[in-house]
Amino acid sequence: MARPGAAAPPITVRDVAREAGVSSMTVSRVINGGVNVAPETRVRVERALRKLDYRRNENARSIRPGQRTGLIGVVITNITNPYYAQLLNGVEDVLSRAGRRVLVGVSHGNPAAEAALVADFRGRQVEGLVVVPTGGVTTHLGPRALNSLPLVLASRASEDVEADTVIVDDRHGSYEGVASLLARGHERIAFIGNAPSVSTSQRRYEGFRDAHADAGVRVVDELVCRSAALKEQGREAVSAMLALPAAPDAYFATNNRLAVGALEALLPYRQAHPGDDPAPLLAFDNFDLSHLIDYPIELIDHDARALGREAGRLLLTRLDAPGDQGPALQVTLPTRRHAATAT
Amino acid sequence: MARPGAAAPPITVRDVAREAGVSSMTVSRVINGGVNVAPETRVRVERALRKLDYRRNENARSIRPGQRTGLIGVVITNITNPYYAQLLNGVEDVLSRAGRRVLVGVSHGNPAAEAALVADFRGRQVEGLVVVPTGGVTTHLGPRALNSLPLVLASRASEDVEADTVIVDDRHGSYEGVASLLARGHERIAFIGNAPSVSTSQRRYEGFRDAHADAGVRVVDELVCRSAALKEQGREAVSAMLALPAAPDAYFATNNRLAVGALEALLPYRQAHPGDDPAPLLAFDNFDLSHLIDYPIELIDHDARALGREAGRLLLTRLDAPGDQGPALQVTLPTRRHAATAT
DNA sequence: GTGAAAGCGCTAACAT
DNA sequence: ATGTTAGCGCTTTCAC
Repeated sequence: MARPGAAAPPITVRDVAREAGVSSMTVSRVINGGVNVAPETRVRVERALRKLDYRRNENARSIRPGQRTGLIGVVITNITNPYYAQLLNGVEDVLSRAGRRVLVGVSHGNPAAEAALVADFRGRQVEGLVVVPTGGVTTHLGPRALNSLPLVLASRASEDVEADTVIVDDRHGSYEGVASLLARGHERIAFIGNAPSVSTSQRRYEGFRDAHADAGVRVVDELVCRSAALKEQGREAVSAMLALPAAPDAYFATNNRLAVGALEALLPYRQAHPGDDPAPLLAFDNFDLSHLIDYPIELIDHDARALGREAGRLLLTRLDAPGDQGPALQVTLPTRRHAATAT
Repeated sequence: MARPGAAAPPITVRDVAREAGVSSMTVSRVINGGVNVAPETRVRVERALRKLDYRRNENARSIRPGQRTGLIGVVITNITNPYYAQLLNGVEDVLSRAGRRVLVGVSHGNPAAEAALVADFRGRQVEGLVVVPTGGVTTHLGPRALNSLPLVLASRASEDVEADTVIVDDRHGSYEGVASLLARGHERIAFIGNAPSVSTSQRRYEGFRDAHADAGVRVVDELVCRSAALKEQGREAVSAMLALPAAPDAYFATNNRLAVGALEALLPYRQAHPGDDPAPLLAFDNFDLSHLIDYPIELIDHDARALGREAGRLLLTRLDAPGDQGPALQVTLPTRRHAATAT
């Protein structure tokens, strides 16, 4: 009897072979479907497998060229944001149904961390990658580095990376939302957004700008903030605008974090000025409980889980057609505009 | 020139050795820190490594006994719930700092799926597991199945699994919260909870019950719902109670999903009855934006990320002391009671 | 239907 | 300081 503490050495095919009185090759055959094995032998082997509680070493199996690992590396910027959690959920769902397993890495928006994760994943022989690109240096995603390892970019695009990409229709979504505000007479619409280097934020700004142009309304420069990354910065920006001689008559927050930050400034202001008509908040991305908040919120909603699922599907398509190097696909998912009301 | 589409065969130590004019062993030595390698040789090898863009095959390296894979399997029930997303974030954070990588699996609360994930992870030679147990059959987490593979249970305990466990102080947290309601004169407190088989829910019920007993107040049976798993079921339960001849004078929702469900019933009711004093909602777990909702909410808050971090730390401790089979540790994290107000 | 041999990429142990 | 050998667990190839 082994001491309870000591890990018993793992059971190998050879152990099973000995137990069943066959060669390891026959055991391997049984494990892999049992073609060309006599029914009776097969039963003996299966019994031995169960008796010894054999578990195949997947890593050993996969060192042989041409053997798949079933591993997919997924790099996201931040699990904590429900948006990316949903995205990951969608990717995981599609891939696990296809018998793949997900290695997750969190880049925290840092290009170097992203590169390190990709390198690590490659060393672990992933079959493919899904990456939410940070937007910095991208050599680690270039063809030379990847050596035709399938790659899908999710949620954000990258100019200098040629890979299948799934994004939402940022420009059109924000165009429609802002156009609707303008059509209802709003003329001082605040823009609370991320830095232009974030591709989604840039496209959302373009929609904002173009809607103004088409409506013949000038964008009010002092109401444009393009440097808010954190919720708190969104709150500060809105607070500052509320203190202006002429406050905005509507707000456009380009993501869920910034929308929450904006609300943290707008709700107390509204309490303090109960008479005024509140300036509506247009928000890109949905956020939990938006329907329970007592403020006029309009959403440019989209489905992060669907985006993740689509990314997973694109990757699986590449995996199923190895060698075939079709052009990079670009999938744009629609947004849906609606008021924040209970489901 | 290879066709652009065809994946070039991966570079191996032998390729590098040939390029540098040394043996593969010398290459291996350089890769692993370069002890006992002449500086000049080392430079030659390093140049070859870079030139060929060599990447070590981690799987091949780790099939050798005693070599670590650096892989940790994490099984959670639902990434979509921000609570578990935070938990995963904590685990990932601690483990990645320790040079480990995380394989995620989602059990969807299904014991069979959990078992399958654990089996798969073991086959991939994970060094340890962090599991949020579903609460069903647990043989796959027993000592025989695990063969002293380190395991940490997170968020939920399991009677029949002896493993390090991190949970929050459910009983005490709900006791304090409910006791406070009772002390303020509430005597018809509704309980909206999950099935008793969910260990956290059971302990939260015990706190509720004991607080009543100690205050000399009878639990009102018709206000106790112990079968709500989904948000919608929480909403239905509260709706039904609001229709009673004597509605509750306070509500206790035992998790974030159920609290949101409860609010979906409570907020419209309050709109319809503006005169009444709203019955406060006591909620276990925090939830996003609770501070922005216009309803009296009291939280029994705890830090899912800290819980995940603690789980990761416990696992690393076991990994650092192989062979040492100390008794299973049980870490209980405190809760914090506060009103839902902006940070 | 079964087995023996060889080798995947890497490194520990043992030369030299 | 460097190379040779051997073998990790598995499966492909080829022989019987």
